[in-house]
Amino acid sequence: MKNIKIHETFFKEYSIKNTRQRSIVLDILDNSKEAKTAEEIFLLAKDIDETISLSTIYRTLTLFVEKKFLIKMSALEENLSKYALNKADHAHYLLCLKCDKRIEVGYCPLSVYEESLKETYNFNIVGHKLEIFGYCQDCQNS
Amino acid sequence: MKNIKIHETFFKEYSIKNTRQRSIVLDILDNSKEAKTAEEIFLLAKDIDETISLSTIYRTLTLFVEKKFLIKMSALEENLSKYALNKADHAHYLLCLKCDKRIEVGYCPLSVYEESLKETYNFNIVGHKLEIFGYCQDCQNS
DNA sequence: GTTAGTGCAAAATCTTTGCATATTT
DNA sequence: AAATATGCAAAGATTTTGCACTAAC
Repeated sequence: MKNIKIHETFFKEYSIKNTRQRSIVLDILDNSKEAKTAEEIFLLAKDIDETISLSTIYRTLTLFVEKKFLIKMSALEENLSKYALNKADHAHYLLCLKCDKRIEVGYCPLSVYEESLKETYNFNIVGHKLEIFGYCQDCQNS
Repeated sequence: MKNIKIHETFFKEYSIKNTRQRSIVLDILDNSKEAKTAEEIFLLAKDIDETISLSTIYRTLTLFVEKKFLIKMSALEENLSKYALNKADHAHYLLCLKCDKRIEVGYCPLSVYEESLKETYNFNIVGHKLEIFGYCQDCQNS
């Protein structure tokens, strides 16, 4: 069993127990450039701790998604879910057309979409810009 | 068995055989405001033709996705795929940073994402703008 | 008439759950 | 010590496939 970084403070912030398995999964996600499937995460986790089980991976991923720091998305072509950390440096905004309020949305749903665009169009994607407009809660009521 | 609209010309355009089952599925999708799961489409299809099978639904959806006029996406919270027609009025572009070429991308991956934003932020979404930049095939080679 | 599509049932794949044991607080 | 998480194996759900039959071109 390899040593892994302990994410004690991080887990405390989200009021979840700090277990070895959760640290392993968080570590893997944190070191992933691309979104990963549960199976991929499981295989990487086994390199660190041979005894980890797939159900723990699923339970951990579900927990992280509930806590909203992990994003679950679909791999467009296959019937698989992929997971990626909701990194702070990748925010989008909801823009209210009435009061001009900006609401930050933590996560970005485009990673997997970009992968598929790369393949389909042979386009080397550097970045994207996403703006979503509509009416905020307050302005809907007035 | 109800009468359904026949999409002969449409299917001819995409070089696929015009079958009753495919017309039913296309009709259902065309009349759907929201993306639908295979199961939902199956149940609606059974109202029109009691004998239609779930495997035909899956095979038809897979075909339509291959032909690129149907978009497959994930229902973020559940482990399900949803399908929605790639309507012409909803294109995005890949913008080349070197030669300023614009490449139209037919489909839009944001429908399901928007649904989830509506719920999370109680934000009434009217529209969005998505721009993707990078380098086109030609400019990568030079 | 030939080629391709369909329905059914069975298989494959992905995900969740029950329960006894182990770990965390 | 109490509460929660884990591993295993079994179950559940969704999707795919083989094959005989049927429909489309």
